Amino acid sequence: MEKLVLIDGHSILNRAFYGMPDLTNAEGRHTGAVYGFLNMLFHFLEEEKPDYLAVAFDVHAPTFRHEAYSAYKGTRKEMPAELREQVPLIKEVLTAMGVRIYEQAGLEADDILGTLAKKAEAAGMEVSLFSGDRDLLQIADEKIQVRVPKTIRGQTTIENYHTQDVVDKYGVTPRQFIDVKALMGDSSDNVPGVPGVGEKTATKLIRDYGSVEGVYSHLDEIKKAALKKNLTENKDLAELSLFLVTIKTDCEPELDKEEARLGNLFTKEAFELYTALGFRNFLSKFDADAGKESGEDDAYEVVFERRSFDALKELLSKEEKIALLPIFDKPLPGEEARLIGAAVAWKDGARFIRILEAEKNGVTHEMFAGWMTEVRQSGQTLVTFDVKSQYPFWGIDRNSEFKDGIRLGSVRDLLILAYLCNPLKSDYEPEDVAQEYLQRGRTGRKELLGKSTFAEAIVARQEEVMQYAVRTARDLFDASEPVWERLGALGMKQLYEETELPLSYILYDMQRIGIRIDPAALRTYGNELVGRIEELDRKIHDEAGDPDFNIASPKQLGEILFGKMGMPGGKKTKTGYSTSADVLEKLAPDYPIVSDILEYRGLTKLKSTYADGLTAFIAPDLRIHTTFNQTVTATGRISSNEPNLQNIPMRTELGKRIRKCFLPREGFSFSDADYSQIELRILAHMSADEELIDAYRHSEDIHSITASKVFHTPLAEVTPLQRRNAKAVNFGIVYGISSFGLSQDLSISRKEAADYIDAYFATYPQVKIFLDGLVSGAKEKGYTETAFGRKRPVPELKSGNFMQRQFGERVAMNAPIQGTAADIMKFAMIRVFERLRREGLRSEMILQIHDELLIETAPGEEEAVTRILEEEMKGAADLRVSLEVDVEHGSDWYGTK
DNA sequence: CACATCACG
DNA sequence: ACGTACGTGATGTGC
Repeated sequence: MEKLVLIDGHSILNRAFYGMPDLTNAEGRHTGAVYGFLNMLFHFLEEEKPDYLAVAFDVHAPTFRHEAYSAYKGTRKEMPAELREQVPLIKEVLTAMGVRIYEQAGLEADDILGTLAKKAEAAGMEVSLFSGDRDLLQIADEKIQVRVPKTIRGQTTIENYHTQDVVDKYGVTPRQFIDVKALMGDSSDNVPGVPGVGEKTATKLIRDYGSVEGVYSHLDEIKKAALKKNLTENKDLAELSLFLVTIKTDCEPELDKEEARLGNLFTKEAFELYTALGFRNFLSKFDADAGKESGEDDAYEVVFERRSFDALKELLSKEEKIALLPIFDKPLPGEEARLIGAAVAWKDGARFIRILEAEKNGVTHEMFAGWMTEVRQSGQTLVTFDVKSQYPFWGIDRNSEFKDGIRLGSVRDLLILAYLCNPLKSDYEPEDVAQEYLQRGRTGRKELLGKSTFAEAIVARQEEVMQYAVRTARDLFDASEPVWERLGALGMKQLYEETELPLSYILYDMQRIGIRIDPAALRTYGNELVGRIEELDRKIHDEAGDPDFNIASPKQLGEILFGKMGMPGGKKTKTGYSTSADVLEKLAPDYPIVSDILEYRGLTKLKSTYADGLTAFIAPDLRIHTTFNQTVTATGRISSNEPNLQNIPMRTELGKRIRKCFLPREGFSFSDADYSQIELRILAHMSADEELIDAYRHSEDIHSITASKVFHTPLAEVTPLQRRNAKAVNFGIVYGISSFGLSQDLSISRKEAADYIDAYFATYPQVKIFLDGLVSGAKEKGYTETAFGRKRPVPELKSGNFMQRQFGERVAMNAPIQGTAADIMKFAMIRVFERLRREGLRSEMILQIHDELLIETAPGEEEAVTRILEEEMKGAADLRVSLEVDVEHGSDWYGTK
């Protein structure tokens, strides 16, 4: 039997919209709903394997039920702009895929679907109808299955209805489903129904009398007087409702079998649209050559031997630009990465170089490193991806080569370049870059490898791996110009060449050196925690009168505290009670158990994340080698992971003791330098507010002087509370001030918070003008900018959602300040690194924590290092206020504070 | 795999 | 009327 799949276009798009994060493509166009729609469509087709496919839309769809609110608001919500703009888009995509779209003025999609379904059934077909709208259930029967997708916590399940399923679930037949709805009404759909009749009553009436008509012909049998009165007085409403909810099945549209026949969806037109929309995940569904440009050439030769490698080097020495993609295996902790091979592409050729250390005539690491040195020193442009991961194979001798500064040659790292051009993306794989800048849909490394490694794949599927590598090197070569141009258009070439590229080497170097850990001290510390944790564990269960519940489960804990023990503090999160620290702290004075829970939380955090967590990262050299990420944050900061060494405890004494386990190598010491209030100083500089600049010129303590000015109190008489409030306002300003946020932070009313903010702006009027300018500038240009030209797009400012826009405004205020601080710290790192080399010191920079640098200082170099840190960090930028740096020394990290 | 929580700047 | 401070990463729970 032939099968037809029908889709309720608006309703499925609506489901997709609310089920997906708000995706945007490179140009900021909203695509989430379209992406989700296609995802569901492919899923449906996979399951159904139909012969025909048609999608129906309403011609006018001015409003939509907002699913999250309709349940209790019962009102129609405007369709959000982000969704509305995707309606024409999905039609365009479906058309490009050759899908038959039905829409007709004066006809609702429901009626089109009903008509097509019934006509198809009459023609002997089987029908599956997908809609998020249960009204369609009325047309379900033996041959027509109505399918309603539901998304619960990201998991999509589909409820399926034939006749019996409707009866089982709703207690009435599909035909009667209309009658029930007519009696009960549907406020979200403007169906009035009969007042006083809800689902229960309506279902019972229809079960008893078969239909609305049946109910009215048996009115005399109805016992309840009120119900009878309602029914009698509202017969017209019931009839109107019945008319409104009845789906027409005898309209004009005919199923055009030729146009609706399911053909190849993955056309060239569709490929181009998918590409423009950034739907990379779907591109693998297209034929391999659907996206290929004419003239693209995947041909390559393989270099196995030294002689052919030498010949290749000779050949390439004449090229101005070459692209290189080394293939290597990720090292185990503390182990060197192993180079397997490298793909190289240039303007009219490509090779795969196989590195075979063990072969007598094989190409070795050393030969490769030698070649890299030649390339770097030749002035040739080297295009590559993720240069930081490649430095182990470059054979750099930093102490001699970088004596006069970091010299890496003309390297274009497309990872860093793509990040600078748009720092908001979560992925910067080479195939993403090929996609965005070349419109080439590629299979990525992850799909190629699955769970295997390059070392395994090169043996099992050598041809495939080499093909991938060469193709990727080709993409990098081809993408380098468009990417470089884009960077130039954004004015960030200098930032790349003078800051990000040299910094990538420093970060590699810091990772390589790592930081020493005392494993025994860490273990002892962990054991001390365990004693107290077990004690608290018993005490808490005792106090709660429940020996079994899991304190670490917010769900169970909430039930105990707010349910069983009846503490005040209603729901706060979408999943239940909030048990976060700020909620518990308010309860602690009244309930001793809460203080214990807070202490327990603190201790288990220290144990699992730090005492145990860090232990797992100790390499064989007894050091921890974190990874510094240069292409993660939206603002230009660096981040650290595996493990994160930028969030080692500092604020509480017990937590801070972890720092006693971080040691300098034997005979060395630590020097720790941090910028004093760099972000506020940047605010003073960028706003050019005379009062704020003046405050910095005359006082060490910016919070006190701000309190003095804001509260009109002589500096000497500023109270600790006044200082604390001023400090909070200072922070708030940097975060993109809001009276609500400040009121939360200080536990004061919004009014009071707003008064503080007003007083602050009255004191520093230029700051207000500056921040307003940041927002309006970002609205106009679509991005914010640091003092050194680093850009951050702020697409939220264009959102139709008030909250999103508000967020965009705060981001527009914060990003230039946080980002400028990040820029300055990067300049400082380069200056400090180069100065250490120039002076031939043995001391090494090993950690960066946003406004702090940790140096492992060689014996006898303490004074030199202090001088270098102070001079190079202060001198990293020339601002309207001075940059101040505090340097401390210690025999462990704890001791430097 | 999403969420809540909490560590840092 | 809405419901927020900015930027990260790691952990344990629970579906």
